Amino acid sequence: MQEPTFLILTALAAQPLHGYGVIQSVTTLSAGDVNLRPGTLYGALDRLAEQGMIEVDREEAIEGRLRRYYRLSEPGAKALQDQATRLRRNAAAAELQLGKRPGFTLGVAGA
Amino acid sequence: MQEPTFLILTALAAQPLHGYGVIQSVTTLSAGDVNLRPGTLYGALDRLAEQGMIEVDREEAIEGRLRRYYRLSEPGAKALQDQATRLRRNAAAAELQLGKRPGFTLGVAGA
DNA sequence: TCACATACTACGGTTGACGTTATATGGTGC
DNA sequence: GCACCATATAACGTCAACCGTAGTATGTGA
Repeated sequence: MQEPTFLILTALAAQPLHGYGVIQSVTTLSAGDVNLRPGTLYGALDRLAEQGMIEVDREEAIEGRLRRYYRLSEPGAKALQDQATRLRRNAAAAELQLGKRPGFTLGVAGA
Repeated sequence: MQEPTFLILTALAAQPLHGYGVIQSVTTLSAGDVNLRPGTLYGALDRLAEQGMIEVDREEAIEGRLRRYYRLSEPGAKALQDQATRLRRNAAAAELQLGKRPGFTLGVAGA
């Protein structure tokens, strides 16, 4: 699972959102680092729905504009939790290995 | 950066390794979850070298078999550290959002 | 009326990982 | 001597996923 997909699931974890809401939520969650494009978002949404990770919560027609709300499914919540654990483990492994590095400085002291 | 690439950089952080050594190290680091195939490994190694993330440390000819050792470069170490931080942040965000989830259980208690 | 924000759809391109197969050598078993 | 396995790298082709761009549609503000 890649970062955009992970953040889309994260955005949907707290409450159902429509596509545009997901884009805004992901921007906030990632502190502005990740700006989803429509191509990325709707492609991922279709894929995740097909995989059963998310479900259509409801559709609202507002002034001719369709708003489709998605919600995280149980399998999706499980997958997100698993992936978060995996990310944590990988981050910890990398930092541990970097600490063993010969000439390790991390921009401090001796540099 | 995807998981295989991240783990390859992690494997090379502590000490220089040759291709086969990277495969074994990544298997260990990921607790057996990630088993690199030759196609993934050498493709990634070539790409990372081209990007300046890793460098050829030395080449040893052992009984006609070439062993090419790679080492993490300074930019590679920086990128790995940055990515580890990012992974941590994303994992934390996901867990925070999951905690806000209506009907949240995480396999405990009320379930 | 023009620009902008909201909201979704559609299309094409590129990256990167994946699986498989091929190459080469040395050791082990028969 | 030959098959098989482990080590070690290379070279294919394929596919998933992300990315950018453009297009459609409506309401609001200058």
